[in-house]
Amino acid sequence: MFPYTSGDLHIGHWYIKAPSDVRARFKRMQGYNVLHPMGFDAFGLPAENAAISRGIHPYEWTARNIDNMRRQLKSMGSMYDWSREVVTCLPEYYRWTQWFFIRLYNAGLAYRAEAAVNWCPRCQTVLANEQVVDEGSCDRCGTPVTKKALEQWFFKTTRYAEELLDHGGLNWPERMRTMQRNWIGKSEGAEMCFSLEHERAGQNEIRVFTTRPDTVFGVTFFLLAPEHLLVSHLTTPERKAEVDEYVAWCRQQTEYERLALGREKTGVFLGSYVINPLSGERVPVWITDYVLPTYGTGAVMAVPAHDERDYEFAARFSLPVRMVIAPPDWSGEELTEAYTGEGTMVNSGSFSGLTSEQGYQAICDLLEREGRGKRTVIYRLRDWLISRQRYWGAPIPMVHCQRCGIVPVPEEDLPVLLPPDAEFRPTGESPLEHCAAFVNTSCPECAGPARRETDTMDTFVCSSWYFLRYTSPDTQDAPFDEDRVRYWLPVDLYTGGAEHAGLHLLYARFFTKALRDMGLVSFSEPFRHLFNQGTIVYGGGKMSKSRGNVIAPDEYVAEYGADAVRGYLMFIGPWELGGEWNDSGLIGISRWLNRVWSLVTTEYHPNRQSAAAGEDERELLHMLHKTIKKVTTDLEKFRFNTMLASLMEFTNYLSKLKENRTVSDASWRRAITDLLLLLAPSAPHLAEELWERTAHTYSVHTQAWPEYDEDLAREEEITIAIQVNGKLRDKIQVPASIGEAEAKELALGSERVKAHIDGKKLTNVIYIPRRVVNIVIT
RNA sequence: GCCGAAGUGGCGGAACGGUAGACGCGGCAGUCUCAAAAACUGUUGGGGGGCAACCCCCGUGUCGGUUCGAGUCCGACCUUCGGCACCA
Repeated sequence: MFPYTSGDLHIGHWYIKAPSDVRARFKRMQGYNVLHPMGFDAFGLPAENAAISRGIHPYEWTARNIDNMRRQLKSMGSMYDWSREVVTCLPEYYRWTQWFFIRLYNAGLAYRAEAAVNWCPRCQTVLANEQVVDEGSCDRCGTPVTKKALEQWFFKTTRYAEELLDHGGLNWPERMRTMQRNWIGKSEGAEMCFSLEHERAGQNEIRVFTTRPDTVFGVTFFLLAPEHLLVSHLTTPERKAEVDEYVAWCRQQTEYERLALGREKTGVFLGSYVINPLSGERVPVWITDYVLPTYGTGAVMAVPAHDERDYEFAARFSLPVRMVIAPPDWSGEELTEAYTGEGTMVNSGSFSGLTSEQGYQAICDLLEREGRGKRTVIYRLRDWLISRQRYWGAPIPMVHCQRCGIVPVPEEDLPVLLPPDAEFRPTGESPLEHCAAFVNTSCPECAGPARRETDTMDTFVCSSWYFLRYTSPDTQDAPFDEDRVRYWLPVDLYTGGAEHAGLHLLYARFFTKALRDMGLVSFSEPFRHLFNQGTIVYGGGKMSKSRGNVIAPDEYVAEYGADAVRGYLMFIGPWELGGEWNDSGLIGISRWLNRVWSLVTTEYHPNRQSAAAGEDERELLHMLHKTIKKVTTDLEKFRFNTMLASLMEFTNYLSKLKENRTVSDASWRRAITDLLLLLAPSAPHLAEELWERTAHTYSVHTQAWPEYDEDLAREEEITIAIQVNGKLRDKIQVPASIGEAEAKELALGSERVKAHIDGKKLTNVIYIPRRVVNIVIT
């Protein structure tokens, strides 16, 4: 994932980027054609906020940050292909973001509707969801955020809800799939119609969604969201004052307050009734804020006996509770809480006696037969609200014409440039609204006077397709080159934080599927293999500027070198777990790199006199191949910490060998050469320098990755543990080829073992090849 | 509340159901030095016994279980960190 242009890179960014660079280098040495690009997610609120507080233009702030970040990323020793860099705030990029918008619009996947957006009453501005922090308050001033209804642009992500649930064929962490599944929130159930006693606002019924149609005979009251369109029509005159007051009170609630658990249920009776489609019963209609206007139909059939929330509501307002699903072991006692499990239907007319599952099906069948309802599936996922009443984003390329309505800007007229001189202080309206030169235009269809759309796009739109642009950043007449997209994509390995499960990763998947359906790409999923690295923490929390616990890489690079910083970040622990930054750990890697330096740069003088020479030659070869194997398999598995540990072990071994001087000069050089190749991805600077000093030709990074010989990597002599009743009593050195009988014999012959088994009855001897002999006695 | 991940020496962490603590930091002792730093060498889980080479016991969050054998598998719980959370 490319970074947001927030300014200085801190160690947390390096933690994300350095291991992925090591992997890319490793794969390149293995002979793959590796596309390892970098770019910048450059539109968005932080730039605008920084611009406002510093009195500079967001572009200037962003460009400065990009320059600095590019410098830092280069100092890391990364192999990024900078010729492919994409910067989302440049017209050559956002031109295509706009192009996609128009394509989505033409495909019916972009639409305009009224929606409630986050609104900060103090800053007088709309906030993005990610700017609503800490229990629903404004990121900048801490004021509780409210909702405000505005005409908004949406992308129809819900059209792909079902397909987005399917991660088949993807190598993604289970956790990420679960997070996305929960986010999408599929519910199966039934829709059914409750009739009104009198026609209201042209309607004579209200639809509800329920996952439990089997409980329909237990409905004792009926709930509407306070925002439901029929509320005013169903309010009787004598109840009006109270209802109005309640609705007004709900409107004041912040979203956080409204969704908070554990608050007492609130609501008011409207004075009207609806008719249960199955029992024909007349039930009172209430409104309550726990019914959400945006989920289902905004109306709920309340079954207090079998729903915890409805039970609480009934208890609060003394409404009747009627059991209709009997628990399996029920003996007629009263409920003290809602029973939400399966059971046998009771008090349910002709359905009584059925199991809840049978009743579910039978009631759905009846509803469908009579046209009073149907089986249905709903999702928690909502359409993606992409308009932002902010300046620093890609302008939505639409024109409002009094005669023709909403008209897309013709593709050949793109990009719709963001005017550099607009006033962007927050006023509650889109800043572009006040930029006459931008707003006033002519209609592409009738050429009459028209106004441009003044909202800009959510930055997540920009980041939903950048990986496509990496394949062909020079393409002028299209967002990407089809042949090159076919060659490179989908992405083989995508790394980034897990926090994007419900955002970027879902949006990018939606985009890819939409593009596929438009015939623009031939694959359905953008990222085949996803790996989530952990988070680096410092002083008890995630590093961030606002916390003031940021570790800057630059000074460490100056003191210890980039290779040591990269190495330390990998050595902290498994990449997916993250870890605590600790200065003292860096010293270990730095010392090791220095030892490698002197090991390689000081001369080796073989001493052929030693009798052990032949033996040591063999051992060196074994150690070398064992190390190559370990480093290779660890890099495949993202185990950078143990990969480095095995390289350290190998250098420690070589240091001893160098003192003994028992191997030939040629063998020594072979070992050093391979050591440098194994080191190259992790410590690219040091490896390159030592490569040159050992009389090799430039560059170590274009060499082939060393191969290992399985036979040589295998141990010749092994240690077998001897246990008595599972307790370790002795160890024996034996050839790796030892057989079962011989191993058992050696074990039983051991003096130490004898002391433990003398005089006891031997009941069993278990042999685990190459590991253990366990002698069982009683 | 629900879902996920994790709990191992003074610290970061290793460990296909089979020798717990690889590798590194820190500590201790030594070499070098007038001295210190750096570097290098050795040592380092806890407790007990022995002049000694060594020997014994205890140890992977807690309590149970499976197994010849459990850090690893199963069940219940505790703690920490992430994510979701009145979704009918």
